[in-house]
Amino acid sequence: MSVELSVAAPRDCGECQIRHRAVCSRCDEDELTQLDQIKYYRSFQAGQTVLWSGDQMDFVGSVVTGIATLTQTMEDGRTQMVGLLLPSDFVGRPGRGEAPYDVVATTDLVMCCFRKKPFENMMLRTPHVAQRLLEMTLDELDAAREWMLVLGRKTAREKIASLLAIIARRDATLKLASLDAKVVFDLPLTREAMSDYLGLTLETVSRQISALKKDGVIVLEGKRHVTVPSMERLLEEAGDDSDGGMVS
Amino acid sequence: MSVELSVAAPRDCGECQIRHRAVCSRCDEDELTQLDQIKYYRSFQAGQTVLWSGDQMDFVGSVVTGIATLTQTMEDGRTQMVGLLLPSDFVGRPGRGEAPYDVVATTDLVMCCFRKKPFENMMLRTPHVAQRLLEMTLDELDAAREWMLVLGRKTAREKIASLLAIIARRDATLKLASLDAKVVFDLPLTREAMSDYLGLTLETVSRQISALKKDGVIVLEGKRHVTVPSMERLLEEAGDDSDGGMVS
DNA sequence: CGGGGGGTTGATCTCCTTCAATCAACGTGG
DNA sequence: CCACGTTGATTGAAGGAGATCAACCCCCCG
Repeated sequence: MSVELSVAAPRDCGECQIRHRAVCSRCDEDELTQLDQIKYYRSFQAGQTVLWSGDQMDFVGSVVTGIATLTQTMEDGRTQMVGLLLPSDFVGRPGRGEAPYDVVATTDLVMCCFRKKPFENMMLRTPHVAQRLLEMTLDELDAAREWMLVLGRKTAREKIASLLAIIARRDATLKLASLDAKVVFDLPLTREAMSDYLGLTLETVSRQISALKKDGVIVLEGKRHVTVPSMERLLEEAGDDSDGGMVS
Repeated sequence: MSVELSVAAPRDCGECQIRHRAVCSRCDEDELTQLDQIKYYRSFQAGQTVLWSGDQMDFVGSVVTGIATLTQTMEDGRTQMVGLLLPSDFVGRPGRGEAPYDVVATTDLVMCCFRKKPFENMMLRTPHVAQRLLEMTLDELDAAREWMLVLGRKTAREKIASLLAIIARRDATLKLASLDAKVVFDLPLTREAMSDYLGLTLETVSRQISALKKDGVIVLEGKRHVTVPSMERLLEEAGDDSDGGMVS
């Protein structure tokens, strides 16, 4: 546990995969040079904890590759995922010292980290970083509110369908594929992680996935490989507007 | 329905109640003068809808007095509250045209509105507004994530206790009262609004409030006036760390 | 071969929903 | 001033969706 891998080979921002979506997306050449001086890469193994709730945070940063989760835990062990971090997503809050949530790598993970203090100074000097961060935070807030509807009001079946729809949608946009045709992707989460995401038990997750499979809403090969024959059907099952009630 | 009250008497920013907490809290004299030129006040009656989901939003603004809610509704009528807006809280998203949620006044409400386009321009020119808005948005995101734990993992009794704790805490800080002594406040929400907040039915809310009352966790006078003899006890019931696991 | 992690399935239980009756407070018009 | 309707709230009885407890499977890996 907690064995950090060797640092990944630093890359040039110019050829960075997440360059156009991350906090740095608005930066000009000069600003990138400044960021370059305070940045470093870190890698984590699948299952490794990036940050414990309550830990001192000496850095902030972006997910470059892989997936991480934010989770909250109650004293008796109940846990709720409160964030799902995909490539280009930002970790950490400028201006706060302690991590409020556990950050865990669910797959192998590479992060582009910035030392916190210099990053905060830069935010004050150049508006481009702060502007982009505001935009990203507002997007996250929207996602969190969508998620609240799922947690508070949807049935187990609808919750699963909603999660599948979110993953399918993301995957499709990433691949620039159409949502009209059938969508194929791999689940990046275990049944247990899904249950933490949706406020269910892993048994219920398993049962509902089986049910959706039996009803032909999804096709499964193995445990993780999913095909969605009709995205429209899936969205119906999720209880969403068929014409896409999602926010931008 | 939808009858707007006469506009409240405009006030000077200098004597504004929410001046030190709202989006404008970082602004200097000059910036306040600029804001003054694009601002206007609007009043709403309790129960009135400020904004319908999907509506064009031509303004953003701050709650000055009163309480408003953000709610999402599914086609079949299930609703989930996703935001509780108290004085100084901000409504609207710069850069977006359509309202993503219903905004409803639950009490009589006064808002300090800014015309959207000029406000967006101002955000680009002066960093103080954008900085404060980022801070506020990050706080809201934290609150949303706390809320997600409540919705996803807490029992009905814990949910009620959590909501009461949140309101008690806010009230205490507003009045600068200590949390050690007993806390007294009025519930700003109906049973139904509480159920929408917590992802429960109003019957369950009613039952659990009765139960907490019977067990001496709270004392009720009438339906709305609440006394909390021991804040520590209430937090235990909420499933929270007794030493206050809340984020700043 | 043994062991463990991830997953599925079954039986039972329970907490919350659902449906429904009742109540108190309030306003309104006859 | 009282009957009536309305709105918010409480309480009861019944049913169900999902949790809990438990057995078992599959597959990979040491």
